[in-house]
Amino acid sequence: MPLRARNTLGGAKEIFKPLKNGEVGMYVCGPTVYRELHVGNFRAFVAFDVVARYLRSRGLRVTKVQNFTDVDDKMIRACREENLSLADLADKYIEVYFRDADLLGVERADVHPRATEHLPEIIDLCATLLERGSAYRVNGDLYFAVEKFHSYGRLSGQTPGEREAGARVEVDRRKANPADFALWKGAKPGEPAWESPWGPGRPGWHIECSAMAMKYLGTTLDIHAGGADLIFPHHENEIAQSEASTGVPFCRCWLHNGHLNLEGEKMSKSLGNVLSVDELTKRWEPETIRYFLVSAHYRAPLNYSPEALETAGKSLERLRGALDRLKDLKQYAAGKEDNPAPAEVLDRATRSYEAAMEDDFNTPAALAAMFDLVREVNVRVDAACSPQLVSRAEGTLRRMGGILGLLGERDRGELSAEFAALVQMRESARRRRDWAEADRIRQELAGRGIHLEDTPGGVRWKRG
RNA sequence: GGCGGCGUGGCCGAGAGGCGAGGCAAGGGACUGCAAAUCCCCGUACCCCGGUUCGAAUCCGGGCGCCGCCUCCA
Repeated sequence: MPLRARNTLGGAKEIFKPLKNGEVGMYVCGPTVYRELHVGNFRAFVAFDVVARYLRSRGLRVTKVQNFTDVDDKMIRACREENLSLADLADKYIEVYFRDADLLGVERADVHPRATEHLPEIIDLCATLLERGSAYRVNGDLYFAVEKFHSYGRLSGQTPGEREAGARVEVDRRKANPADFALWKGAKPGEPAWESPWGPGRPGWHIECSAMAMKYLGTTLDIHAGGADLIFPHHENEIAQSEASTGVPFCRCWLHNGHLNLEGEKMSKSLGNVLSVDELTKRWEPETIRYFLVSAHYRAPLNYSPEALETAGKSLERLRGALDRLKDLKQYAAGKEDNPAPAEVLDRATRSYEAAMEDDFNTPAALAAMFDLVREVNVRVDAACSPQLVSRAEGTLRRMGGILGLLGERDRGELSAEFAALVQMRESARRRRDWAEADRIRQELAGRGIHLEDTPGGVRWKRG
């Protein structure tokens, strides 16, 4: 079955086929590292982490690049406020980024390039644009001439002429056209600067992504992803710069995620309505947060609320419960006969999971497939099936969870000898019908984080 | 003003012309010493108004409401 993805460029769901057979070059717009990120930022990183994991699970070799923007106005301002050098500030918040990314199970990209480490590439790109007449100089600044790029606006539907009507920004008089944007900004006193053929300065915002993406992934990317707020002007400008310099399509498939809202409004640093991963993990498990993030389709808006996180935690527990049960079942399954029905259930669940993911990475539908499997597992939990089948079920559930970055951590582990002995004591108490003693032991274990469930198939336990 | 998106049962959230995804909650039942878990049953939902169609939540037209982008932004 073909994988289909909604391409922002054109707006249609298209069959996804990488340029080179079996290999995918993927670029994700990373954060500006001038402060701690918020969960809204991480929605994007989690969403595209799922995309990369899924692509890999289909056997594609994915090269994922995610940058760190480590020089811009906000960085410079934050340096002054924190009294840190640009590099130290970046180091500090890159570390914070990785701390949170690790908590949420966002895998490392293959390359995490930094803008300040790619000045030669950026300057080269600027020079090419200048040579080709796509850019012009104004004193120490370099601007991209939008009217020279005929398909400008194809991604966002924003064309330079249309924008003027409602322009709220004061037009920089030095630009030839109000829609032109800076490729290079001449140094101002006290600002970090690098040497260039046009004098000291620093790169404009958009140019770094073009330069780094093309350096690591070639002139045509398979996937370029980021938040919906980046469509215009950032990604529009990236296309213009890159294609004006190479003459070939910059990217075949553009993926954009919807925003995380707080009380109906986009969570954003400038609005100040942000929640950090750090704050959230004081109240919820990281995996619960991740579950919440993948419980809606990546392109749809998603509203944060404590209730939503609460629900996510319970739903995740249901998934985990089934997995634990399967593990217990392995002990009882030895020597049992195979039953064809459950095998079919596994195949059916796998098929609907795949179908969901192939349809534009539909994670909520994929979760539904997992819950369908979970119900079947729970129904059959004490029925006859072979150990092989039980293992297969466990593997299937784990694989499904793994692609979403779920069901990984919090392995229940083994019951310590001490606890196992207590469980045995309670079992004999129950056989004596000494309920008081049985309940006492159960309470004691609960106090120490071990919860028991009496079932027809025997005692089960879980941590919690 | 321009561009884009959204409006589904108590809540969340898929679907996109024809047997009412899935999760959470509520109710009923089974199981059970208790607890927990689990299972079964239980909902005639698609913002409004027109239209197309044998049939529309899904397509078309017109409204209303909300959000995003057009300025830094995942």
